[in-house]
Amino acid sequence: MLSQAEENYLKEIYALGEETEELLSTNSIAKKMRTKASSATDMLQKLAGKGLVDYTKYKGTRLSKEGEAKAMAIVRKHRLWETFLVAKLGFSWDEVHDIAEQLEHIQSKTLTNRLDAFLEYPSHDPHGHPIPNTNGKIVASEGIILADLKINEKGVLVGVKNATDSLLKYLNKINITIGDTIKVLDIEPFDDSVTIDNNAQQITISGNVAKNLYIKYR
Amino acid sequence: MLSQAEENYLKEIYALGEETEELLSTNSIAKKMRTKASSATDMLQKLAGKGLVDYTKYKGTRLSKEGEAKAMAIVRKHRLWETFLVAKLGFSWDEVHDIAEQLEHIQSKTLTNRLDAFLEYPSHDPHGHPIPNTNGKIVASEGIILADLKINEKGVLVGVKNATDSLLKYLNKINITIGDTIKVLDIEPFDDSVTIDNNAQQITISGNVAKNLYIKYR
DNA sequence: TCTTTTTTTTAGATAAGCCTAAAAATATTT
DNA sequence: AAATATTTTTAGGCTTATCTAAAAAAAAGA
Ligand SMILES: [Mn+2]
Ligand SMILES: [Mn+2]
Ligand SMILES: [Mn+2]
Ligand SMILES: [Mn+2]
Repeated sequence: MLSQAEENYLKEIYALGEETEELLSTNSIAKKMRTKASSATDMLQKLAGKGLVDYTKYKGTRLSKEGEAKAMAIVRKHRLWETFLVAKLGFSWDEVHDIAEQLEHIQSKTLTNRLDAFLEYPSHDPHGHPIPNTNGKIVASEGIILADLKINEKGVLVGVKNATDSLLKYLNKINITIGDTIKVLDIEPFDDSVTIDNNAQQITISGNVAKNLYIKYR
Repeated sequence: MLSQAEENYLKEIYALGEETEELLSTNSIAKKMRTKASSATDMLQKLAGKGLVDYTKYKGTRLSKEGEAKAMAIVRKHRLWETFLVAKLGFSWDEVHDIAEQLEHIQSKTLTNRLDAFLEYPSHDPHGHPIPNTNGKIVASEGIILADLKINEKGVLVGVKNATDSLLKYLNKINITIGDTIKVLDIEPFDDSVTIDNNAQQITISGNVAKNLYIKYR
């Protein structure tokens, strides 16, 4: 059985691995874990000893097959619990991450699967992130980003890329939520900012924000 | 913030304290925690340092006011989660303890209170144990024990005293569940065994079992 | 290429929570 | 009351996960 620390590392290594094909640097993992590089080295060597990561001294790290399976199981639990908190307990999407960070470590496959059933097998969590199935496979897609839409194209907001507190709070403030139908009115070439129409409200968002919004055409 | 180990100690010290007025021996605490007396001593000294127990070397231990408050908060979470698992996820009462043992450590007062609301403020967990309120107070009672009924008296089973795996499995086997109306048909003075009628079924249970069943007259 | 800087690893500490073995205190017998 | 047994505490070790400081390797710059 893995410790919470080991599980947290695996999950964040998985997240980093989603962003690049390259081997992950020890520094990038340490930064993600908000710890020191020496601590990360220790943990990577331990995980390598357990066959959960492929780690080569001074070269870099990636998840092994087995490590990825473990990571997906944790991601699955994290996203199911987030869904539970929002769908059943009335939390808002910017309040659930820290609690799910704890709940994702509860050990009981039966519990996870019954929770999944209780939630009626959701495909995405409240941030629009796909929920892996029992086998650790992600079947749903995350869609394309808003920044890729052209003027006059529209689609439905299905998720956010980096569900950081600040982004979620900002979206709350400007009244953008998952499910909203967003139409691109204008794109400013100078700074890639995007003016959109949402619920008959005209809003200009930065290119950075536009890159964080997943859209599904329709 | 308390560690899981500290929380587990507080909870079990509380449980032991329910059974006696006396100071608790280090040995009894060690046994309950399935650990060595030396480990218990370590922890008791730490908890004493934090003001959560009153501990006197070689004399014994009891919870302080503050320690009891912490313990009640954990008991509250444990019982609410057990209720959730049975009422919402379809677990049976003999399957939930180990999972609640983990869930009771989730840190979020908001979560606990919303779970309470979601479950519609249950007064008892699936084993018939009363659930403390937000202030750590137990309002509901546990009733009297079946062993105290006289011949021909009857009442409703509202809880079990020691919800051990073996007792719960045994009750499942002989078809006794919370809510059942039980009538005492005979009491054998030789060994205190009790013959009861439950759902038109006649069963003889040992005095030991009878002492573990909470009954509410009616 | 040879320095210099940056990254990564190693060495050595620390705190939590557990252990075993030994010592000290308390309780029980004779 | 003395001897013996039991309980409890202390001493010292181990593992996990973290840290700082120093050493080693790799990357960048002159
Ligand atoms: Mn976590
Ligand atoms: Mn999420
Ligand atoms: Mn526990
Ligand atoms: Mn219970």
